[in-house]
Amino acid sequence: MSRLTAEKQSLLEIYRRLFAHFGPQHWWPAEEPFEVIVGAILTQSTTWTSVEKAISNLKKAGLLSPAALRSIPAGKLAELIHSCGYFNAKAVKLKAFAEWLGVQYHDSLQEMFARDTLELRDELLQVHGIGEETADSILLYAGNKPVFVIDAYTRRIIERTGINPGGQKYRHYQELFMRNLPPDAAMFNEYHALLVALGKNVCRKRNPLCDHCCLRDICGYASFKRGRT
DNA sequence: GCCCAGGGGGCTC
DNA sequence: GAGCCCCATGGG
Repeated sequence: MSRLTAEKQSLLEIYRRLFAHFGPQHWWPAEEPFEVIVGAILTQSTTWTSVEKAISNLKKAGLLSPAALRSIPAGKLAELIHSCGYFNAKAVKLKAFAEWLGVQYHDSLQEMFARDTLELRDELLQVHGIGEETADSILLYAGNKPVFVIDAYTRRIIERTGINPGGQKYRHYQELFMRNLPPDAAMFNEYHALLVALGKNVCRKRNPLCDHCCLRDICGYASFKRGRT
């Protein structure tokens, strides 16, 4: 079997098992795209439960629009998003995105997502506070674009399965999924959410062995027992 | 009380 | 381009 075929089979099998084990994750199923983008920025390096409190505060304060985010002082915004950590930095990031959206797309996400996906990704990466994972989360979860999102859990899980992405960069992991899977936004959405579900449960950095992991027989079992991360 | 968890920016060499 | 530090909270 060719390497490509073996990779493809493995990635499909992982998806199949995660779905069978955890079921559908219902990530951002019917949210407003702008709210999804705000969530994607706020969830950087923090848990979703912390983000939910912050989003709720923003909603109550009527701040879930680009114009409102531009108007509020960064300090006041930081207070409202206190629960999700790095609040001063994230307040600046939210305002930077709102500013950019106004200038480039007249606050229209519809106009923004009408852009060519790869070109839009490059543009998003130029916005302060938006790196590769956040840009891809925006494209997939707010724009419904078939872009695979890579996070620390994804890297760790792939590493443990022994699949070789051909490098350690974000793009290596992303290309691994995208060259092997059909460009299906709904599936990419579900797959990433399932990897996070597994990561939160067993594939922690310092958890050497996934005794209860549904992928345990296809992970490098012995190497984890020795404490490799 | 302490250790751990998730992304991105900015600086240095 | 790699390595390092900073940004701060919440959960176990």
